[in-house]
Amino acid sequence: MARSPSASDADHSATAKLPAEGTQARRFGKTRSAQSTALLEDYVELIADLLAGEGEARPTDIARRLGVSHATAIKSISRLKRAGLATARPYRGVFLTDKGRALADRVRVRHRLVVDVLQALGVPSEAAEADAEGIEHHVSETTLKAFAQFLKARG
Amino acid sequence: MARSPSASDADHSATAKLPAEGTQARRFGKTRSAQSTALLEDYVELIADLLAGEGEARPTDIARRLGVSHATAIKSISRLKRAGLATARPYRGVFLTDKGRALADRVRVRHRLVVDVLQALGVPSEAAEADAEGIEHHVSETTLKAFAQFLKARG
DNA sequence: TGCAAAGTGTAGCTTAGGTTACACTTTGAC
DNA sequence: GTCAAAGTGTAACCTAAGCTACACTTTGCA
Repeated sequence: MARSPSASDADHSATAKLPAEGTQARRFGKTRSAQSTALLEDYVELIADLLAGEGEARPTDIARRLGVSHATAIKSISRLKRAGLATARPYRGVFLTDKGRALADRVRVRHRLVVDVLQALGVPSEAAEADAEGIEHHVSETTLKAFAQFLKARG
Repeated sequence: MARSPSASDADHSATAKLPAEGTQARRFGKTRSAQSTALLEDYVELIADLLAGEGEARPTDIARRLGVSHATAIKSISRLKRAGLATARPYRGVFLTDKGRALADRVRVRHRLVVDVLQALGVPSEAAEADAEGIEHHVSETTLKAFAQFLKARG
């Protein structure tokens, strides 16, 4: 190291406490990889919804619901296939594998829990639904358990 | 439309309620664009921390804290510059613009609020810190207000 | 039965965010 | 004053996620 630290190495009191570098790096890394799973989770959840509600899940419907072009949806669906979450044959709709269904279930439960907690905290239901969409992908198992506990205790 | 709907259009009762397509599309779209701001927010927050704590914010330190290579950090810093959030001259460290500082302040307040709420809900502080890192970028103003209210009411 | 319209798939492009490899500055220390 | 090591910057590459444009299937209906 050629450059000396130009300021004290301690005293972070002005800011919200700087954890050890390793810890923080691990944290941010986890946040970023969560983002890569988030989209797949959204697709899987939506496909499960469409299959349950409409009996089939077609790329165009998926695209419309997600607000993306059908080409984007199709590309994501092939990533889903690569990840072993879905199956799809040309012009024949999209289906979930066992793994995909399991993920969809977990995602749905988690979504519900997040929305319920937000509402319990006084967030209007519309905002709760909207924010949950983004928040849910970043809620750890530990936090999920605390949420369930909180709701139970609160009755 | 050439293909008839193969199942009822109503009755989504088995799943967690499907909102109108437009609404859901808008929601997902918002979630995705939030992700594009998330990284910039992380950088700005970290740079503010480093400036306050160390007196300077250097690409290598930023990279280490975020767990990415220095090259990645440098590229992100130039995006920060493009967004008018930071300034940086070669070999001279990174600084925040007024806009960057304002964002950093908002982000820090929001982070604190999210962590506090999670802890209030019974989430262990380590998990609260970790999850907040991902969650905070998806919390709307409305939800933020509800959080503040909740904490106040709870004392 | 055939054909137009809807849906589907592919190709080619963009940006963000990440990497490794390599070259160039800075600076503390001898 | 020099020089090696640390830090910095750039280039070339990758994948994900988005887009538009265009070609190809399917299918309901005239």
